Amino acid sequence: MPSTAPKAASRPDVADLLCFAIYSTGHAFNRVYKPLLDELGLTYPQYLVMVALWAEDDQTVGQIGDRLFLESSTLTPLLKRLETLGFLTRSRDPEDERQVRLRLTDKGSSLRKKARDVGACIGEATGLQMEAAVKLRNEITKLRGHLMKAAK
Amino acid sequence: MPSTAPKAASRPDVADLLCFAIYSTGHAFNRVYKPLLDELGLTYPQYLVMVALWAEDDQTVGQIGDRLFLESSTLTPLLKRLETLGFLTRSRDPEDERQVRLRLTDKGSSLRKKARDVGACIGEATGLQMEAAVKLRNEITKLRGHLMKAAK
DNA sequence: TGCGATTAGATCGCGCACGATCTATATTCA
DNA sequence: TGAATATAGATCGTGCGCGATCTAATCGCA
Repeated sequence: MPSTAPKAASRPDVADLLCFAIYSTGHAFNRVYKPLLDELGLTYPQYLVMVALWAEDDQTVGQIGDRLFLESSTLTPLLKRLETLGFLTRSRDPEDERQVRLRLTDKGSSLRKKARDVGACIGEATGLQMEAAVKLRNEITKLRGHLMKAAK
Repeated sequence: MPSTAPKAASRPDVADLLCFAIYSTGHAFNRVYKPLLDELGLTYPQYLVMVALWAEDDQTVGQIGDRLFLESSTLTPLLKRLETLGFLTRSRDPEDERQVRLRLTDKGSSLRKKARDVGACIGEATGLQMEAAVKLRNEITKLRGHLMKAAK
């Protein structure tokens, strides 16, 4: 059975698809974030990496990848850009030379303060109360779980 | 106020963010779609354009852009690829030479039959009943409306 | 101990996605 | 009518995002 229902007997359009709602809302989030993150000199994926490191410093590339569901082929160049920007350092773990450890620089840590209002601005832009936002987030996260199980 | 709530007094992580739920679920959808669309020779954005044209043939680049919320800088190369693949034709409208009209070829039209089960497979992968999927889609679409208003 | 298998990142090619800018056509209205 | 303006796409540069592949380090186990 289809994931969404067309309004009438006509052919389904993109607007009927749940996947398109997700897809286009992701872009919409990006457009709201852009001017805010431009102030910080970050792109949205870079911002996510910084949030992950602000939550817990000194993680490996693999750990960040697990949290953000991204491959090393995506992360490596992104992390090099963050390193060039001076927000973090990348260095091989002496205990296991295969791993690369990511550590915030002072500049990277202090950026957190400047990023304070970003979350607030985004929260406002959603037009949702905190409770509704949490509820929606949980439903979408559950959906993601199903999809990831389906994709093996 | 923040759009999401951290579980405790610790620093918020990416998993707490509504935007990240959307972002990562979009990727998860893509991973489920990939093997199905590979059969058709389409990428996911290309598939969306085809869905839009199956719903209504002979649209302009601008109309497709309005429906998918994409810029011409994204669509022009994508549409050229669909043209090269033989699924549609691009031609200037004689009534208004600024516009480019997109028309399905026979190959493009008949692809619709082959794409029939894709929707069903995706529906299953969501783990949602039709009703729940529609409800969630509507909530996310509403969220997109708020975000787009905020991004002016 | 040493060799095959596994793991962690890095590299490469391709296709989005967008902002900035350019060209060509169409519209407006002085 | 003709010059200023507006509109529709196209082009270009940058940064994801991923599959496929590569390299180097570690592990497993005979």
